[in-house]
Amino acid sequence: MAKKSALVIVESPTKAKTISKYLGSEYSVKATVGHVRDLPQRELGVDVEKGFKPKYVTIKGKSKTLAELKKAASTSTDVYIATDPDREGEAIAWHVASQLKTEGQIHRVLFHEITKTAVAEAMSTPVVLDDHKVDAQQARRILDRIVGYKLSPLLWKSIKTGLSAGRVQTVALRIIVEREAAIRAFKPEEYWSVEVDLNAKKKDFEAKLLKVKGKKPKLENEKATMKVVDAVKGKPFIVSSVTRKERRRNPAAPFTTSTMQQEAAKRHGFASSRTMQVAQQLYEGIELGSEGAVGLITYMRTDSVRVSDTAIDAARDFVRSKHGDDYLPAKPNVYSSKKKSKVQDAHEAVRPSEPSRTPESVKAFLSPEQLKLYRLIWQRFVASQMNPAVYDTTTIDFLVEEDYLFRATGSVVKFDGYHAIYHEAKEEEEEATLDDMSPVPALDKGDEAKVKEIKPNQHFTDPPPRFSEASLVKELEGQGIGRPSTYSSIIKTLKDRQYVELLQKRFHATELGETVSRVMVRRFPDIFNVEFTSGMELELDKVEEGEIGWKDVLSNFYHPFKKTLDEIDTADLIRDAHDVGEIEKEVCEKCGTGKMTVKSGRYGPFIACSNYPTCKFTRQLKKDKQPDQPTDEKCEKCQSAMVIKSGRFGQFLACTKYPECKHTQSISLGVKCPTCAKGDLTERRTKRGRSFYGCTKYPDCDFSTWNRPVPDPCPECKFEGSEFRSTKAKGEYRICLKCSHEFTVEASTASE
DNA sequence: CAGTGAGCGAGCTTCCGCTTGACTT
Repeated sequence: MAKKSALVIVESPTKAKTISKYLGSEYSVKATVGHVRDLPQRELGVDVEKGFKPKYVTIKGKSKTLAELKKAASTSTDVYIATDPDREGEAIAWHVASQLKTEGQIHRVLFHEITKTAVAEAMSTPVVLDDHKVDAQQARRILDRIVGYKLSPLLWKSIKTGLSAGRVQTVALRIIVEREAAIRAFKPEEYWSVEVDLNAKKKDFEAKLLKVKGKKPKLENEKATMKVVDAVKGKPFIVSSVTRKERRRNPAAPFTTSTMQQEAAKRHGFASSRTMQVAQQLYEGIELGSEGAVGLITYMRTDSVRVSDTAIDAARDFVRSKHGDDYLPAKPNVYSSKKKSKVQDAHEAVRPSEPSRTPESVKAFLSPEQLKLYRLIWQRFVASQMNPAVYDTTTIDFLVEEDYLFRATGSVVKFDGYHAIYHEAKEEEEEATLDDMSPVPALDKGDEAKVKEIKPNQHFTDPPPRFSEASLVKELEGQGIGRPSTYSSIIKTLKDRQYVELLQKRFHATELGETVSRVMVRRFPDIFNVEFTSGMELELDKVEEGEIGWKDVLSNFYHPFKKTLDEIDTADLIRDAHDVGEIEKEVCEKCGTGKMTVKSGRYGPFIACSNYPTCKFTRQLKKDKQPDQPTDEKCEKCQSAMVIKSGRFGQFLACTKYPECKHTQSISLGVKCPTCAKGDLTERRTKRGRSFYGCTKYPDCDFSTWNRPVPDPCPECKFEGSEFRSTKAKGEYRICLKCSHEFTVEASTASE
């Protein structure tokens, strides 16, 4: 093997290939493939008594990679460690350097851009390892380890084994749980609006009531609204003022990981994980026939909107040649992240590696989903270097009867600008844009418009929407929680632990998720909130600046944390988690030494002594349940009285002579069974917890139908049980199980 | 998709953040 004189170490194998091409055969370029050393998985690995001394081990599966790096380094005169120029990259560099034995020199090199000139430039100006930055990473790593590994066991003892908590995942969970609570607490409020259909100069248009006596009107009910309608009915609508304005809409910045995930979800319904997978394929390279494998996009895990000058030039060339100078800004558009330091700015925005490579030109080589994502990335980037779209907007005000101000707004596209190739996708919740407005006729002050119809409209305020994957990622990113490389794994963790469920692509917190969130937030409110991470980041910045030491950050955090931890009584946690009424003792009352912890048995949770199998003491986990309710029903078998009990599947009727008589009966809903007409309907649950309606005469009559997650009541009789049907003639509709009224519900409300 | 009340059970779990293949059915 030819002896190479220099070794360059980067993180990504794909990047290694590219850089190898730039540097030529003089250099051997190898990848670490991420971190190589870390705290051990099986234990805490931090000696909190001895200045938080970490124990680092080679990551499972990485020994081969590390061995190769070591071998290559031993025969090199110079080693250039060019891991990413951010906090994690610096730490990787430090870990790698600590493992290498070389006769030569170790240099640190920072690539802020992967182009031939930028790489050459960086290689000629090596620096030394930034110990402060490494320290900041260690503080972050160790803090996360302590939080995760000290708190997860509290959940094992009080709720269920295998559960987890962490600085990031638990806050993400909390955000979802709190939205759930807000939706539950939401009371729709009625409000009214007044629109008027007008006609002037042979053109129909619409005006809205804007003000009454100079103030925004409060129309909370029909009566107040009709007062306004009556006041303006039959009165002339005369133009009181006309304002014409030019509005511009600037293109959005090129993609970051987060915005790319959001846009791919809105536009194509991609889950975050799918977007990342496809982006990885585009990044690693696509076979383009004779050209061979080509990486179509830059790195996909980034929080930066920065782009290289060469890419901007290429985009400008493209715009000039394909769309003309009208579409090209005089100077390149520059985007900057509103973010803090440049420390985390390791990668460029996600953009096409060659802007001249249009989606159409590579279409033949891409799978449908690769094409969809590439087109999105390409369009977003090229559009970001184009001129704004320009609209002419016209606002026409009508003052009716001196007190009532109606306004009509219209807009027309004057110049399409970047919209020639790209429109940002919209989510249902977002507001109307300029594009959605239709034009208004050219009127002047004093002109009159014909009133065609005055329309009072009733509305109800909507509850806050549940988070989608994309909107959760947006929220997390906005709060500085999690990183581009972890957004989709945060979602995966929450799903894997069964803290959340995705229904109709929206997050619903499960009961377990609510419990975990409640228990953790209650005991550690200072950690599991969105401010904790931003506070931590500020501290880490100080470490990087050399203002404070990493151990100070950890000890400031650890001492109050340890105090809270020590004061926690397992019995209290169990009470928090399970809503048990009676006081439970933490210490086993039989053996006196074991601690009582929650176990999951075949039939759900119970409390047991931790000294099992030496001590087999167990106790019931008594929920605050309904006491048995007496009824007038008589047992069909023994004529004894029946009572309502609450069991695993909800309430049921049971004979008071239990255990001599084991007869039970379902509670009827008071609605006749639609098929057999003898039995009544009763609500039941499958083993997996789904609710359905069945006949009380089962198994003689096996009528059954699903109960939808949140049923819409029948508009006639308000009964909540309805059956979903679908026929070619009528389409999809529901039929009320009580009064047989047929009705339809909006897809959006039916799914919630 | 059809039951309910008491009973009950050991394998060790977990964090965040960086990066991709390599286990075997």
